[in-house]
Amino acid sequence: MSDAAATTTPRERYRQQVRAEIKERAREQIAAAGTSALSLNKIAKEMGLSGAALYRYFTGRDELLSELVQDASQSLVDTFRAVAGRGEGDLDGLAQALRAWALADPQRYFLLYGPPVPGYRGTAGLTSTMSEIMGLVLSACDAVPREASRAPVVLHLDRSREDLAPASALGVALVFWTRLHGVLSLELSGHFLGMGFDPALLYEAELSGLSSG
Amino acid sequence: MSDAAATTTPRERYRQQVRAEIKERAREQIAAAGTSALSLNKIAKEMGLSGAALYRYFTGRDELLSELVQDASQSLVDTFRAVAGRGEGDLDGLAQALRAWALADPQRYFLLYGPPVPGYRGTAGLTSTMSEIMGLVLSACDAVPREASRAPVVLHLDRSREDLAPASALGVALVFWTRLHGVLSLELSGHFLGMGFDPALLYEAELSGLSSG
DNA sequence: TGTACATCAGTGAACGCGCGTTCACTGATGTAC
DNA sequence: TGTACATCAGTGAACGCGCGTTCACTGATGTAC
Repeated sequence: MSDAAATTTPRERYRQQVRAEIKERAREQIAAAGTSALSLNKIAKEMGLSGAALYRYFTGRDELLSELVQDASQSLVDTFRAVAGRGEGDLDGLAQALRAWALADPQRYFLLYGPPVPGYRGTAGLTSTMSEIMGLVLSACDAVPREASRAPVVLHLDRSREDLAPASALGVALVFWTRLHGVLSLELSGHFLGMGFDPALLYEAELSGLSSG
Repeated sequence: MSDAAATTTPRERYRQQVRAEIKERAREQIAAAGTSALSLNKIAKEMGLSGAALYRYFTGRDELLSELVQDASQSLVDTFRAVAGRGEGDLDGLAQALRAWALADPQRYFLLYGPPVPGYRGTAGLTSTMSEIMGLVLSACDAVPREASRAPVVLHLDRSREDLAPASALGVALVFWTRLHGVLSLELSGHFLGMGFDPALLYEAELSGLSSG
């Protein structure tokens, strides 16, 4: 029962607990039937509360959804950081972590990398957390032997972007992203079902093709 | 005004026209705000009809949605066939056609290759049209020089599937599919916005890497 | 330790809305003689 | 060509439901003296 922060009043602690449970139920609903299945009233009913009670914790459905998106990206960045902290922050390590993270909750993955969420406006220009994720991938790309990689460095990135990272690393990062997303998103959507092969092997193959050939 | 079939009674013609208009409006709604925005009552209102009138044409929302999905896959297979008929049915030709088709109506693309549609049950085991699309890609893959291609043939496909196509061609087809989908779906979802590069170039690069690199 | 007050979680009813779907019915269009 | 009947598109009202959200209120918990 080791307390987190001594400054935290019990009421505040309770408040955070309830907020957390609401988000947890919301995650479950989305995981089960997609973003459009997220219903404040259903969450309230599950928790034995009236629907109105939730407005003590969130200004509305939009804020709840926003937080879920933010939590998702935070979760991924935490995962990546943990991997990097273990000294496995190369492309292979990140890729394996990404796949495990995605499989653990497919809808959470689509929250970040899927088609735009119906009513939701994505803070326009997207969060710093998202670019931090990209940053971790980018630094892993630096380690990749440039010429050995067959990733198209050809990309003609805008000059304005060239200060952010060497164009070659950016190219590798993009290909890392798109190829893995290609396999992962189709797998998560169930489009490989009944095709008689193991998506993990395809994922591996794409991954090894990135740095070696 | 050249009539299609002489056997068609005027009433039947009218019926087909209205059915077509309903589907057209449905497509517009989905294109504008995603599958969950599809509303029979809104369509009826747009057409100056009562909501109940639509049940003369479709048994319900599900049937309408099913037809839209089927139409989408038919549209893609038609596009691919047209390309093949022009003698451009190689991987490059198909890829360009696919991208154009997807950009013309992103939601239609996601209807086929996106995350599963909320309420919709996909005829389980999916349509012959979908596998016909795969078939066209597969035959294009036969033309790819096997050893020159760096696509992972390694895939260890189930033995049971090896009668359908040579394992090498199947491997190439899979990689064709997943890589292009990776770029395309992220582009269509707007995840490249503000990143300062042209998705078309990335698409091209991935494509050329398929058969040559 | 006890009392007076403020804070705040949660209630329950209501609002307005839109949804898919049904049903009995009207009225126009087509068909048979 | 004209009349009798069947077909079928479309209406309008209703059903039941669930949604997000607001509002005035109750009752328990915390704080100040």
